[in-house]
Amino acid sequence: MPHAPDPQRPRTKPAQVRLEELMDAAEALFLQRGVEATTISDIVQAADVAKGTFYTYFNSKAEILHALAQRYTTRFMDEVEQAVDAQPTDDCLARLRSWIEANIDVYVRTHEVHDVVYSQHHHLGRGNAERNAIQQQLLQLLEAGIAGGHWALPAPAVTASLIYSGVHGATDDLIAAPKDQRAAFKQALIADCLRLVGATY
Amino acid sequence: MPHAPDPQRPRTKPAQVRLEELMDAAEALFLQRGVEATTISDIVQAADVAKGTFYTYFNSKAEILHALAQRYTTRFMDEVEQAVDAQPTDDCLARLRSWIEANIDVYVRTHEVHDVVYSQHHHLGRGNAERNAIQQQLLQLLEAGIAGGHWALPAPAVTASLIYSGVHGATDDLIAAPKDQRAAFKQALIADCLRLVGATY
Amino acid sequence: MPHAPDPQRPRTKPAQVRLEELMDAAEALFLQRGVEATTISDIVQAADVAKGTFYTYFNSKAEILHALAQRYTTRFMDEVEQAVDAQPTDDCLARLRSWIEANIDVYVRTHEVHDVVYSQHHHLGRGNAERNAIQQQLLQLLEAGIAGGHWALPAPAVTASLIYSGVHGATDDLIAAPKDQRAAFKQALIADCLRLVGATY
Amino acid sequence: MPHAPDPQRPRTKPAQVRLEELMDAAEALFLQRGVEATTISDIVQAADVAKGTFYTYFNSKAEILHALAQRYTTRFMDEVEQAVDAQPTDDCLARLRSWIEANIDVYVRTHEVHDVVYSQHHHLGRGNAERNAIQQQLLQLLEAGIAGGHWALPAPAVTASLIYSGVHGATDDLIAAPKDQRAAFKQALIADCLRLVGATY
DNA sequence: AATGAATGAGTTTTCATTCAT
DNA sequence: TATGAATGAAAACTCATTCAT
Repeated sequence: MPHAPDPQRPRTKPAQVRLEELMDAAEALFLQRGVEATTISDIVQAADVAKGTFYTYFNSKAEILHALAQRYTTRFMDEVEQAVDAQPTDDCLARLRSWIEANIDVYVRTHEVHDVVYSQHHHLGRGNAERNAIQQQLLQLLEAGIAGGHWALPAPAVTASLIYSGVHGATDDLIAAPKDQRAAFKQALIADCLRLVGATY
Repeated sequence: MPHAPDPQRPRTKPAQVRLEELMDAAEALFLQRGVEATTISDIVQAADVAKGTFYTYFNSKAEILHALAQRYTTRFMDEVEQAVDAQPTDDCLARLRSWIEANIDVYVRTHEVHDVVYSQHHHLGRGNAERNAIQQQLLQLLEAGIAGGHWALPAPAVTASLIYSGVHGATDDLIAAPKDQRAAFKQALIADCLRLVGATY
Repeated sequence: MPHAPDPQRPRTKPAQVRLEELMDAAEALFLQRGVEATTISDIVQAADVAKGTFYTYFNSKAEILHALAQRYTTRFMDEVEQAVDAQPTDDCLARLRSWIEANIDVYVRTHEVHDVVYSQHHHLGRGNAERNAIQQQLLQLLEAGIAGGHWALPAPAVTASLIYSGVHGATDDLIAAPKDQRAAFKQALIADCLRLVGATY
Repeated sequence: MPHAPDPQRPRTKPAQVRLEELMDAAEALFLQRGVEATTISDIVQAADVAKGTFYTYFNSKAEILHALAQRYTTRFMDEVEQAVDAQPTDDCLARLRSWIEANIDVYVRTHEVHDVVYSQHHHLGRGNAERNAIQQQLLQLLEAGIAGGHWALPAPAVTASLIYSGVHGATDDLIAAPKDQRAAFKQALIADCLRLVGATY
């Protein structure tokens, strides 16, 4: 039978705060040493709570990982959306370019976290919510361009899929490239995408 | 509880056969229940050998997974290469088209295995051998077309990266699409890629 | 994940009511899923009180189980006593028969609860209070019959023990018997007991 | 990942021996400190094997307990059967008396083990195999006596149930009785049972 | 080359109990 | 009285790996 806990200060915090602290601690550890290698014990120690407290908020490591994935995607989309919305509503080309550029930039900056939080997805991308949501953003931009007569696309959904996957995959290569070649790589990537869309510029 | 040993002896087989049997058993189990959830015990049971025998052929689960990945990529590349080589050496466009089409087809047919054997790559694509090798095939096709004057590309390596990732990612969407729309999806995908290259056809 | 607290206040109830609600909730859960498998959390949730409230009324799970056992036995004995007292004070045979019959009937009706509340007694019967008290009831009936010259018994305490255990054990078999044979089983059981006592009837 | 085990002697033993050693160790500990209080760690330590070895033979504490219960019953029945078979085949009364006496004696000697191995049965006796098998022994003796004209019983199965439960329950009281009264208690118990059967002696 | 009983460190998970509010 | 977030000791169970046969 459990014994008396230590007579420390009141350790209660608002649930939202505790949740964030646990998630931050977990993300940092997953990043440092990998998901597999990180134990619940590591997480609670880093978050300075008791073992059981973890289970008040999450039922397993998989669950906190899922929460991190959702958080990652939400933040990712918000950033991209902001970049797009910084462009004039009617400048379809600029908006598309911003979407591509933001995808590259944010992904370059956050890819480690991305890898971690999506490492456990057995079906690497197929049908996951992140992908769908961001691809949807892109599809709307493509369709706006078509509606506005800026370009024509026989199958915009296919093109959106191609660009989304292509940009992210190519960005993986960009990240692996020598530092001094990255800017050129990025510009070439953007140019290829715009050429694909047939945007006149 | 341990069971009575059956007196089935001798159980020796050629090393190559045993190796294949172990790999086949492992691949099937990884496919069914996932890599994580599959234990060495499961594998040896399915392959009908003793625990220790596994370690005669592989040093760890990671090692057999790596062997499976290599086998997958070799088979994948062979198939694509065959499709490309079925086209005339000088018909760059037909060869490129064949490369794209074979990538889609083979990937559709084998994507489950692909997911499994590459599920453990924390850096989902960055720098892995499969990707590099297949992308290299494509890059050579693109460069052949440039050399032959069939198209011009400012940064062929970037375009190869974009097409490779784009095709595979879009194929994930193709797989998720309703059956009756797949043919159209595939044609649109090929057309987009060729347009990107600026191939006149 | 913790939920928002509902602003339902005040939740105070008379102590006796809370106590009963907790005991009823616990008994129902113990019955459904077993004592071991039922947690304090389950109980307080079913009783719609907070964790801490449980400890205002009981010091442990063992304590509430003990309270349930006492409640069970009190109710059991009261019912048997009522049945016996419905017979004329001087009709020893009728009183004995009523005791046996009531023991069977009440036990058939309540055996699930009996199993639950006495499941933790490592010494299944030896020396527990329930048994002693009910056996004492029987012993008094047997001795009254001896005193009244209705039957003779060389060792009434042994006979009381034999009848008590025999009736309860045999009733377990009665419960397991097909429904349509239960009435006959019960009559045969009563007849055997009366024959054992040597009651002329 | 697990590390190299210590380079101790070969610790392999015939499965049957290991099984018995584990069961003996478990039974001793269950007896000493109770089932609940005994951990798998305790058992393997007492049996001088590694944690994992336990799980080679049993899947849980419940499973070893079940094995112990079976072993107990087998041994119990064997002893009773031997005692009965020591009597002439045609002396029904002596055989019945031997059955009763052996039940009392063996139970007195082994009741602690009995309590332990059957402590977890939620339905204390109803339908469990031990009870059924031993009761069946008794029923056959009763029916042999009827067939041989030694006694008459309106419902032998009910009487068998009553005697079985009665003897075991009363023996619990016998055990609780002062030492110097046990012999008399036992004789009275046997006499009561024989009287119940109507055996002339 | 093949066997399979044995290993044991390591991880997850549970849940009775407390106490500041 | 009542609350419920936090506690943390304790236990079950896993499974990759070894090695004498």
